[in-house]
Amino acid sequence: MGRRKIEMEMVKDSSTRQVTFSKRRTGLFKKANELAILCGAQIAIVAFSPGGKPFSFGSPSVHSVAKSFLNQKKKVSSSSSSAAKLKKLNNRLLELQRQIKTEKKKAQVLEKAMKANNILKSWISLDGMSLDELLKMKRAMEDLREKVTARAVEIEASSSLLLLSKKPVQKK
Amino acid sequence: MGRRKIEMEMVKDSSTRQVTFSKRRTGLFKKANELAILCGAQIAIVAFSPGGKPFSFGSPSVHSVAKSFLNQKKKVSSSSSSAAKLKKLNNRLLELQRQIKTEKKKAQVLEKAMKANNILKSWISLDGMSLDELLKMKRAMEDLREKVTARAVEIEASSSLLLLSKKPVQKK
DNA sequence: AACTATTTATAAGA
DNA sequence: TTCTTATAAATAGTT
Repeated sequence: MGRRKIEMEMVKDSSTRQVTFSKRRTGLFKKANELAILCGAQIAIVAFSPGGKPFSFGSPSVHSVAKSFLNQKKKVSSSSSSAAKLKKLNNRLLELQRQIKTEKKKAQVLEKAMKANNILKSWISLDGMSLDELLKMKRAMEDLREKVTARAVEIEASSSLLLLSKKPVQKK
Repeated sequence: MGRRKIEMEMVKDSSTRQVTFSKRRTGLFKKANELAILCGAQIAIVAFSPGGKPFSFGSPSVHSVAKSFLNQKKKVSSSSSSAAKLKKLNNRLLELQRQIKTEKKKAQVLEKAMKANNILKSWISLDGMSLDELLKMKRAMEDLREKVTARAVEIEASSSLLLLSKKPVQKK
């Protein structure tokens, strides 16, 4: 669908292949999204790039679709009980987070976010992050947590950032 | 892509919706097949029609791709058993609840800081964080990033931004 | 990351 | 459902 028709065979040039994968993956996910919206269908896609990096699309989520699919295939799942518990616990976790959020709203916005330079930098460029990068980030944040715990100033900074995330940008 | 452009919303007429699903599912699977061939990629798709019927595409197979995906997930998850993970998560949640109660009673400034810290902890220190949870976190943080970015101007106004200005904010 | 010349996908219609 | 066709959309090669 471009300047030329291409043969249906593996693109030889590695670099071109990567570009093709990237473009077509985007197109595929877009098509999947449209199908989900237009038809109210549940769709999940998992794809590994030629380099082995995982990409996924899910509507409403890969997990939920996979679950439906597995239920279709076999009625009995040894992990369904565990899965249910996990879901329940996860819901509770989210609920707790909401509680914390609510509590936070009572607090005044602190104006010292700028000191959280490291936090900002790591939070500001999260697009297109791979799982490996997520893991790195997790470790980085664990380190960060220790520092935040140890230092009041940084705690304030993170607090401010978190508040920032909860308050819509205000127009003046 | 036909006689007329259509709105991106659920097709109202049930019959038309079924036809659309059928046509677009064919197209989606074809695209997936091309992507797999052109780029040597592994791809799996599972889709449920509006009527709830399951369709799948896999290259080389849904099963093999799912396996790869779960292996990725395994890397991300802790190596402990499901039961152990559940216990750990549960303990974590109970602990969070206790912390929330405690924090509520503390002085205002300390309270603010500690609650922010709790949120951080809940995000980053769950040993058995699942892939879904990581992805949720990623989304949450992407959202956060947008908001933080949106207030970049305000932040810039502050002298404390000197640190940030040393390195330009990454776009992606 | 953009830009187009082409190829493909597909919405309606039969 | 299947085929046809006018048009919208995707994308291969290019810059």
